[in-house]
Amino acid sequence: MQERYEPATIEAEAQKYWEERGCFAATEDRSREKYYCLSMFPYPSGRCHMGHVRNYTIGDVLARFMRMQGRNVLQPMGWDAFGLPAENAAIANGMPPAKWTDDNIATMRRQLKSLGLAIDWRREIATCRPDYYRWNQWLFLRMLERGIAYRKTGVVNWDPVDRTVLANEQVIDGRGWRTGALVEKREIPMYYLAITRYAEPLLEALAQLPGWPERVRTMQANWIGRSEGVNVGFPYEIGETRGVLRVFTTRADTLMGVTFCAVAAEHPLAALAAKDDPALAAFVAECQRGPAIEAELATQEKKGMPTGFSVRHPLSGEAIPVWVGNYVLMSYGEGAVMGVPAHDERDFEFAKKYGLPIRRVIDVDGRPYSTQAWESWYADHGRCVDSGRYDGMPTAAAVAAIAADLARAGLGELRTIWRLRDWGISRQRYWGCPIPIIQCADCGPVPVPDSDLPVLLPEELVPDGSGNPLAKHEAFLACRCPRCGAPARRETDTMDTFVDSSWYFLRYACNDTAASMVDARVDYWLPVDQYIGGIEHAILHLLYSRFWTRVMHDLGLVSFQEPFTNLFTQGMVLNEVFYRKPASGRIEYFNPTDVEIRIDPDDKRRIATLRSDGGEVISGGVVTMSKSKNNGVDPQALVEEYGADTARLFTMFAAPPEQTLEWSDEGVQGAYRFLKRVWKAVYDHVDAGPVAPLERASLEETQRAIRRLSHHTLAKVGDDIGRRRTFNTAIAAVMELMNALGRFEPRGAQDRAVLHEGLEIAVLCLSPIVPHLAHALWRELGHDTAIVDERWPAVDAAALEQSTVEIVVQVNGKLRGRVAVPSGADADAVRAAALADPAVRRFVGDGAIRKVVVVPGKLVNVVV
RNA sequence: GCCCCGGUGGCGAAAUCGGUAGACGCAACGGACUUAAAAUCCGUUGACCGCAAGGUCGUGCCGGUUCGAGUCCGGCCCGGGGCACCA
Repeated sequence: MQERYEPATIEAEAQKYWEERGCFAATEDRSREKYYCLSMFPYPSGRCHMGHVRNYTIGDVLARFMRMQGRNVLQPMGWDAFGLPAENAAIANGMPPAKWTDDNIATMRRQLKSLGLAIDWRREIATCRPDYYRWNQWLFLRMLERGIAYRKTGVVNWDPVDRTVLANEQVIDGRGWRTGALVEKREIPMYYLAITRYAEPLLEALAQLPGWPERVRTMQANWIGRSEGVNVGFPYEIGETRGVLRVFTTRADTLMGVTFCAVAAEHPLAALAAKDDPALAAFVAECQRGPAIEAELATQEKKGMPTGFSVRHPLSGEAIPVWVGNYVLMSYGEGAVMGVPAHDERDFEFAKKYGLPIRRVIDVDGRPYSTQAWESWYADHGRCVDSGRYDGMPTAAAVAAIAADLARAGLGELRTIWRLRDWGISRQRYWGCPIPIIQCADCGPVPVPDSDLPVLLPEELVPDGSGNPLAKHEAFLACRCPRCGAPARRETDTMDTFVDSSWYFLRYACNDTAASMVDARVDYWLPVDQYIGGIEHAILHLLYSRFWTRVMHDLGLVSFQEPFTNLFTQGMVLNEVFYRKPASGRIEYFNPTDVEIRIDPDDKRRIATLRSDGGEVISGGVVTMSKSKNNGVDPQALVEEYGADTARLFTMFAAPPEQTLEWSDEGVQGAYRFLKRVWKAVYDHVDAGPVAPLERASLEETQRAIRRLSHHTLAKVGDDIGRRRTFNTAIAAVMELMNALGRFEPRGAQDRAVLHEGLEIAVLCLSPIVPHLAHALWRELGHDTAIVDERWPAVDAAALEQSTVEIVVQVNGKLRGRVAVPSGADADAVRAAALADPAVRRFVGDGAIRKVVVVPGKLVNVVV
């Protein structure tokens, strides 16, 4: 056996072994229990980053572990290959997005392969290939037939200089990223998918997903946002026009406290009022220019302006002024709200600002109410006061009574509304899946017939930033109307890339079929047994995938409704970000590897300087690794210097996988050192010659102690990987075992036998995490078989047995002593032993013992 | 602003069901080996008091429940993720 640990050699050998034997080729086998282990596929951005390493190592550890449990494991990989960065790269270097994407896929495939992942590469897919995206188009047409896909207008960011639609990411402080022009909002026709039709089942089914993290289910439930409330009508007569202003409220019990109504800038009443009021028209225009992003909308200053119109209170008949408010969302509810300043914080703020009356109508436990300043309990539930016949009613009763009265007057009814909005999938971009529609002057938008699919995306175009190049590409545009045969134009919008990622996990099961979107193999492999990906996908991607799967289920294409049985959300990988901001011009970011940190001896201040010029740079804190912040760490350098096993071990050990991982260069060294120690331990053991069979029945106590620890570690690692998914503690346990084996100096044959067993257990435990090292060491330990085909060993329960256990003794909850008692001793014996302990007696003193709490096998607490 | 998550030594973290706070690792310091360095190995390391035995304090802050709270409850502060066209 080679004395030195040389990762480059053993990793190449192990990977060659797996590759030549097709170890990870997965085939359908009804006689075996399948395990579909899926990591979110990467966007081929150029090179792998540490987030990928973390994601795919977690998946690989589970895939390899489940394989050792005897499961028929499928672990596939593919590319989320359409998207904006490819177009940005094209603008920057004049290369077609297809070429850039293909190059990136080749690079990243090579990088992923160097990590030694147990992937069935025969099943690889890329969403930019026609044999994949044609099925996006095909299913879109099925949705169109059923009205699940439909056309309506939507709002986009418009750069007036480049005459192009911008993504939210391309809007910086309200200006276009390239031109700096003030971005405008524009209404254009788009295609939507009616995910709201599935709001209820998507919400209800969350309860049937026990394998999902609670926090993700909570986030999705909040996102879908079911609200039970009352739709209230405020009738009005404005000039000749008679109508009813409709608002939705979950707090109909506060209806008697309404002192104003507010409508969104896009609301018809706002438009009507603005017609004859230039100041209001200007305000409406200002609101419409304002931010399109909810986060910005919610943090902007709340502003309003009166329309001059009044509506009638549906119960009291009182005149209620109508305002336009920049905080009212047209997309939620009715695009109008009733203002109850006394019991809604936002309305309170608005009323204070504009001098509107505040009328208190809810009493909470008789607490004194003041209109001076808002208190959070003002919004609590209570009983109606100053509300006429509703006085004294608690919330539920008041809501029911008011809803009934409104219904009688024809001005309201109980209603359920959802926060969830339909999914707009049209993108005015080139590098995406073409929407299979033809625009005919006479027939309007006409679906492309199935026989003409796929609508191929031309791959040689180079966008220049001035809009979608498809719109200037005659060969793509020119076509005939499938309905009337007249010359027509092809739709140039492409689909949101979330469409691509909403069903890719199905295609892995049958990526070789050209005849259909999916086939029967899907029902063997799916649903995914374990899905692993970043927490940043907790809502959108996962909800869209759940929706898409349900649509496919309802079309009879798949037999299941939920695609992912178990979900694991890994934390983000963070790193410090360094930058300089020149007096004029764009912020420049510097990679942390180019920055040196030292501590100023005088004021203990951290000083960061750029290695290249010695000048100071500013630290922007610790944030997600990203290209735009230039704070990524290149895993390839790590693999080249230390090997894939060190990279894998470090990312699994440095933090629990669900939490954020803060990058540090130190610690990689530690991981490497540990692997060298494991290698050395096996080397020393093998070097000492052959090993006699273990004689379990006649071992000495020191030998039994080693066996106890070995099997305890085996049990713990199995539990940590298989149930808890805490790979960091599994590794720590193996480290402890290795430390103990290292201290153990074998003197006789049985010492060596016990050590041999311990080393085998350590190598088996590590094999899902550092498979190359384990592959090599397993052979050195005398096996002809490959460790990748080994089963996870059973724990020897007899080895775990212990004659005595240590019991901790507390006095008044403070640790005061320890006593050893026979394992299995009853409570009275433990209590007696604890009270007899000298240290305990000293602390108990002469005081009377009030109580003794005995926790069997653990602890005694004496209360005096 | 809203929704979700987190905060424990110099640092990453552990404590799985309310029961020994700091396992494991990094860094630092001391020592061994070496002509020297690297590598490796051994030891020390939460704070404070004490010669020591030992004691007191300590899990972001304030309060509560409990024999016992890092863990449960209420209120706050700070950090991260998401907010629908980044993926």
